[in-house]
Amino acid sequence: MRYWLFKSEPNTWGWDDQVAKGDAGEEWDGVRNYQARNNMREMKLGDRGFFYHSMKEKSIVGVVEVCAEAHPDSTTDDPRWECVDIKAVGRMPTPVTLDMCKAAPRLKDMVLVNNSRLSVQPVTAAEWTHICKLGGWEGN
DNA sequence: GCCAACGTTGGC
DNA sequence: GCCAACGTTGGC
Repeated sequence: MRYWLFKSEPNTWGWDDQVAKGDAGEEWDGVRNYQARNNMREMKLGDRGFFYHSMKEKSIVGVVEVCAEAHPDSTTDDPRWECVDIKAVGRMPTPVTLDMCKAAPRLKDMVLVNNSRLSVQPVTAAEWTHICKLGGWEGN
């Protein structure tokens, strides 16, 4: 299984919106960036991801799971853009802030720390485990 | 709210 | 195919 990070501005699409969709999940649409799209094409059913709130909060607030692999983005007719569906798995007991990631030596190479503008990012297994520890996430 | 950084667009 | 200009993002 691989790990990812989905970034969103809470005013536009926040964790509560994601949770409200339940197990049906929701398209991660609106991505208009090739790198982010390529990452989504790599995703497989059951892959896990962090849900990150940008702007004011700047923290990882929950864990999501890929529930549909890449398909055309329904919000555009442009065939270049694809997206996956994700569903909420659970809220981070303790949100992991960007500052915490920057302060952790093991996370200094995270895409989130070095290329904060990429909206869909890969996360390594080591980073995943460490962030789960910081956030008090007991699941898998 | 500002501004730096990045990605994309379009003229040449 | 290069590169300047523009728009957007997101940390500060």
